[in-house]
Amino acid sequence: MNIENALSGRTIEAIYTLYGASIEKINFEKTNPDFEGDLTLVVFPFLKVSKKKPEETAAEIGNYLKANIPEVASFNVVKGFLNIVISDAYWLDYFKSVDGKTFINATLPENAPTVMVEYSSPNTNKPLHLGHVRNNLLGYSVAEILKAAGNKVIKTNLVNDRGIHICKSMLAWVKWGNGETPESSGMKGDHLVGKYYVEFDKHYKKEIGELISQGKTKEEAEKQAPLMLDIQQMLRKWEAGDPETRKLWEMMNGWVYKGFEQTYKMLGVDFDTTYYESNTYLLGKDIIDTGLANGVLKRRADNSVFIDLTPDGLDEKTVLRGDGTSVYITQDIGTAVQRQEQFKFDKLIHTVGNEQDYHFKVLFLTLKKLGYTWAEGLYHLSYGMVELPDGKMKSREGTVVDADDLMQEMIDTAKATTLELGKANDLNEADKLHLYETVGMGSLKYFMLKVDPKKKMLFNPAESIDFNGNTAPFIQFNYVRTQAMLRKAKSGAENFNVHDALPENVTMLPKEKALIIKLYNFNATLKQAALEFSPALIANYVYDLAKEFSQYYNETDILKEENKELVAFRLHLSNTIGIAIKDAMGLLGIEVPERM
RNA sequence: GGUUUCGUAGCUCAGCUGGAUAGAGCAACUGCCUUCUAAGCAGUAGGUCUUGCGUUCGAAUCGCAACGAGACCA
Repeated sequence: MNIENALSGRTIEAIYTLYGASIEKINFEKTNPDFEGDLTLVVFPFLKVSKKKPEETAAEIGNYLKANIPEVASFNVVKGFLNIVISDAYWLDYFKSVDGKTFINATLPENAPTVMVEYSSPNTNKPLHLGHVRNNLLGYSVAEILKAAGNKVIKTNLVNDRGIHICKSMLAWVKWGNGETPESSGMKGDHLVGKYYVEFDKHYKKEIGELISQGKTKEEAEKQAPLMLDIQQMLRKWEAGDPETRKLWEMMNGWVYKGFEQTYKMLGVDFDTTYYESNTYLLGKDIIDTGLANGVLKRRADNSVFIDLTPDGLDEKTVLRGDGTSVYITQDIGTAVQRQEQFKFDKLIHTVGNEQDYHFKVLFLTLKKLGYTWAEGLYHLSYGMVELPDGKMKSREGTVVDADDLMQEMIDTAKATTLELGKANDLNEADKLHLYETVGMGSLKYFMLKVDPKKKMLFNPAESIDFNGNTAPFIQFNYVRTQAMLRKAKSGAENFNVHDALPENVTMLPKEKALIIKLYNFNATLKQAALEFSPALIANYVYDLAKEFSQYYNETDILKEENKELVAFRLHLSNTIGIAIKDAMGLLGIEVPERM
């Protein structure tokens, strides 16, 4: 009972009947608000077959549709545009079918595809920053959207817990830490470790400076600095399994994980499985052997192994070093294969910044060439960098917006604003705290998710994130309005219950019809968001819905309406809009409060 | 230098597979709280959609080129 399908089907029929031409596909679009109608057909493309003027052609098709589709109430023609008015009865019927129900189907279809969504992928040498925040929110939301769209989703995290950068923090802590721990310092574990990462860099730069002043080139100095030699030594010991090094590594990583756990909890993200690079970094080598054997991979004179992607417009890519050690892509090949064996995924989505576009292009193509047909299901969810007004963030130089600080700031601002507006005075302390968190974190999440993931975004820390206009608090506020009315109607003279039957015959206001059409679009939007991996579509949708509701709320009496049937209808409508808002915000990982 | 993404109001962004007079929010200015919660609503002002050429009945949208910004590779 999808109206668009009925319309396009009948239009194809109409063109065949009227003009004897067969057309494959026809799209109706939303009618421009300045004109009367719900859906519009642009008839210019059919003039060739109708051999008539646009107005005439549109009128003929319009007449045919009106005669053959009962839901078409009327139509009008403006130039080459055929505007169709769908009957109120159709929209009311639709509303009846969704009234009071959730818009998200929790039960998966039998044959639901398995989709792995990898996101977050932190390094254990420093705390999370603004860039990670975008990654986490995006990955989590895309996972929720895919789930709601009927996929079996496995959220996964690949923790980069080993390597030279981890050794930097470790060495610095040994040298200058004096046994400092999260407990002794009162610092969050990941921040403490990050402090030593920065500390290392400071001393390392000093050493380089000294060597350069002794006449070395910058490159020589970077390689020969004693600290560099020390961490390389440490990495070799780690790889050899030296017990003392491993113990130190485990202890410091343990601090970091505790810190991350808190950050993830505050962000509201979670994972079904977590991989650690320390377990996976040796994977992939056996696959290289097979690739060599069947000729997909080739060996160079220096013994390194590569794949020739020049026919595909890419380069020759080294997949194993001459000394037999892995490069990044070696283990990526290995983990992809391992995950396919483990989960038999249909799709694997890597949420990684667009700086790695080339890497993933190479990786996916390499896997395909190696003969893995499932590699078709690999996808790089590439998102733009978060930039500050004065350029990119650099952790080593300390020009980063820290995730924990940012979240706290948002919550503090939410608190200040709430108090300033004199809201929430009737809440108890615990509820107040929860509200500040809901509003503050909601603002942050919405701010990051409403922009197209592909685009880079600008974040200005000096101008804190707004709470007015196109923001989460605005949307949350409108949800709260629906709930406030329902509470009042329940306890008041209306004695209204959302489970009461919907009145049979009501006359809708134009705004009410518009709102029902918005609700009708929920599913199409969800589908599109899943197809494009774009939470931004959901964000824009829910803002539009909330805005439309806000206008409706202001210009229409709901509880004060005298006609009791209309009151009931409007409360049903408000309730269902509330559900849609809550569902959509849930897809973004944003909570809605009951009062604010 | 090569590859790639992008360029829409002062600022941050929508504008989906080409369609009617390019839309929101912020900032500015005007009104509206004794009324279902004003984190709101209504309104004013703000545009050569970077530029040029092309395809088309029709281009912010597609193609080519130039200019500008970012990322990756060397």
